[in-house]
Amino acid sequence: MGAASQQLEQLSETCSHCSLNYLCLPYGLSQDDVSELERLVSPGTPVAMNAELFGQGDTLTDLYAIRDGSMKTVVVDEDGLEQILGFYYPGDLLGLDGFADQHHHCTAVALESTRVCRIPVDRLDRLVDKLPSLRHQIMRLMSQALSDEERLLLTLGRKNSEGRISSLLLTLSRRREMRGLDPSPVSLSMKRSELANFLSMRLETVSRVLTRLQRDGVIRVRQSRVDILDREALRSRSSRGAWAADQS
Amino acid sequence: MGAASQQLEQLSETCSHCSLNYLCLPYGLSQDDVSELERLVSPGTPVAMNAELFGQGDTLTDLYAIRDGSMKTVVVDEDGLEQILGFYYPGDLLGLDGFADQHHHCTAVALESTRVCRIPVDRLDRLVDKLPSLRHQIMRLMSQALSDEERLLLTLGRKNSEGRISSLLLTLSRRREMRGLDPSPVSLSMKRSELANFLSMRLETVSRVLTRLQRDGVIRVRQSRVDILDREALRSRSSRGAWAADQS
DNA sequence: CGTAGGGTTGAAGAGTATCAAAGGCGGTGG
DNA sequence: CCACCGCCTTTGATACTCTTCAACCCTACG
Repeated sequence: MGAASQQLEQLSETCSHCSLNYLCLPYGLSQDDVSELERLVSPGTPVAMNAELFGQGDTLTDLYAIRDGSMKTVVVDEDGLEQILGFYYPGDLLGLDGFADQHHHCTAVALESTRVCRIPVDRLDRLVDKLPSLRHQIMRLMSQALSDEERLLLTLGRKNSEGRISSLLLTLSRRREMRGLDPSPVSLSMKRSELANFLSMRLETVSRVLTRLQRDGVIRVRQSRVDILDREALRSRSSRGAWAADQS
Repeated sequence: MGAASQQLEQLSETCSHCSLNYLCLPYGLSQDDVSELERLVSPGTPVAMNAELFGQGDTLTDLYAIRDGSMKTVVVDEDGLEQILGFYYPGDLLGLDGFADQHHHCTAVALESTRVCRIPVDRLDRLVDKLPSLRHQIMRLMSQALSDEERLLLTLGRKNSEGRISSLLLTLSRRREMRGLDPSPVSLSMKRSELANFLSMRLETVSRVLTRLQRDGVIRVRQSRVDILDREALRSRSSRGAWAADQS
């Protein structure tokens, strides 16, 4: 199964043949519509590690879909506080929060050497006029992003440190499966300090929790690679230690 | 100014004459387009206090715009954890997170006696096909919702209890201004326990912080009514006590 | 081989949660 | 109209998780 699922990450220069299209913009479109879509996509733009794809405040010109690699998005408020909003992997779409006022509300940075497909919004907008199925898919993806953030709010708000780390590992594992990869060796391509920022913890606490989970035989940590040894234990730790579902 | 701004909350049975239309779906539409829109809107459906407008998992049939009153949205995860996602006021649109899979991902409950405008999604969808400006506005509103949640993530993730309460009060005040009301007497129509849940605190902590802010002359609390006495102090407390914008 | 950045581990302290009890406020019924 | 009751809120004392500060370790890389 390992070899077979690796094959799924074979990429193509066209959306029609891209193995990730069912996660991405083309999902739900007819063959003809996908052909129209792929005419305006520039595939394979490279982004170097630590380079910005777009910055908070930049004018919205393109949406981006990740082909391979990984990225993070960060928002900085007026007090200089910095919060990582999410980590993104192949098939994920970036830039959707820019429709509000035609400006990006966060900064996107590559966690490793990454390639993205670039989709100009003005041409996309004209195509959306013609293709209701494309409009539906974009709204589905925005709605999806909303739901994902709601889930994150729940995790950060109601779980303790062990619950947060466990939830994150399970989520990353599940997302690997959705891309057709093996669920188990999760690659933490971000630094401990980035994990901590994302989960609203301190990096020392992240380290301690990972150590504890390893000591108890739930996971195995080897630098950035994390093997999930006992999925069930991880699941139970992701809910235990959570705060009571208190009174109305 | 109090009287004048009160007038702005005069409501009408039609979107064209509704004083909140610049916050709501009609924004950016031509007069003719608004007329088309208002033909499919049922204005003024009443929702009793504590009644559900829609429930998590329900099929998405309508979007809702609040006319007067207030609501909260709640999400419950598989472990029974409950998280309040937001509080909503006149002009706010509810149900946008249901486009992902045609089901609501949260439950909407009235905090007081509330009236909402009901907008059937199937008819809205057909109208969106005809009116690009309406599509733009819906995407703007979804994008806006995304940005709002990102801001909430930042507040919950990086601020201590005093910072969270202060931020919330300032936000509620700002939203009153956007609706043309006086910024100062903020009405906390939700219970302390709901505030606590929303801000990921315990209700005792909420109470202590409010007491402290009142003792220091920043606000005055009288049951559900909160006067903001020193806006600048509130602003500084909303950022002080926040965690460091730590290393990359 | 030596340095630097990231990661781990340890001890002390702050901020909240938790448990417990008392204090208002509104609603109901006598 | 007043008294009682229940729910929400406030206040206090204690416990615990996580942060903070500090030192050390490891791995990558010139």
